[in-house]
Amino acid sequence: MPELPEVEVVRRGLEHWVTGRRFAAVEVTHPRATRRHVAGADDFSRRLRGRTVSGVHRRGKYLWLSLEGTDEALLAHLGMSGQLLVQPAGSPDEVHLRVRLRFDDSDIPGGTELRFVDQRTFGGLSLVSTDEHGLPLPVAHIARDPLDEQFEDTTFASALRRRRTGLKRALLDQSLVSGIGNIYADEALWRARLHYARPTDSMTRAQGSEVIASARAVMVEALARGGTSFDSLYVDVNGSSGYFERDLAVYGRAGRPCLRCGALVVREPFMNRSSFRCPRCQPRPRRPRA
DNA sequence: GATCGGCCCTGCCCGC
DNA sequence: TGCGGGCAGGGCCGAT
Repeated sequence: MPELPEVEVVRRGLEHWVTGRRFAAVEVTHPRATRRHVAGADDFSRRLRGRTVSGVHRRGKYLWLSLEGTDEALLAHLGMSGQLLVQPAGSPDEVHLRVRLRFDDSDIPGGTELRFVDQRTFGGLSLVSTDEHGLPLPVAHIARDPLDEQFEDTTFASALRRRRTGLKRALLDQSLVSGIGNIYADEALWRARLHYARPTDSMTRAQGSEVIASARAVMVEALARGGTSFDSLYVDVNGSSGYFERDLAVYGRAGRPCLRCGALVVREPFMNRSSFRCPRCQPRPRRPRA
């Protein structure tokens, strides 16, 4: 599924391909894709028409296109299986095409259109108001992500210690830090040698800083490997092809040796999903807190 | 207010 | 071969 590094790759691609272009026609082919646009799909299409993209931005896994001369933005979340594709206008529809966005130059020879494709429909698009900083209102309450220049590790470490919950649960809490999903949480915990149920209020500031630095390091490495050429036409996210998969240390590696100590990686149920850890490097705390 | 559990949705994969 | 069930997951909402 698209994680923060993949969303950043999409952002860069979109910046190259859609900035400065004006929407001419928007077709919603599956209503669930615009369910967060409360006024409905027709309103979404009508209000987007004639707007010009002035920039492409990201916070955590949220992506948005700012619109010239307005205090509104086209907000996108890719969910588990969403893709934003820049495709030749008139090329065959994808099986799971949910929204087609045509520009006023899509009809010229070699012209392209933007498509939102989403198999599992966890993602979606909406047209939303922005605050005085240009931040979409639904994103305003979300914390900065570890790749944000203004993210402060020491502030995070202090906030973490004030929480009374388990460490992984805190890492997945978007109001504390955004952009960390199940995979990167497990990888960061492994690097920091910490258990997912470690009570946050028992952690030292150094441990808090280390776990967030680890999360950032994994993401930066993934981004470096995924930073493909943005001159290519397709602004693609494909979870199944996962360029970073072969480099994961614990996620999805149950029963295989820990890359650090050789103990067999275990998989445990956690929050209706799975957690992977090394039982030797990341021992269970005396008083775990899920 | 903070924390936590359940649900949404669809395709793939495995076991019977 | 066909079918049913489990699994994947971020964000939202309601319960505690």
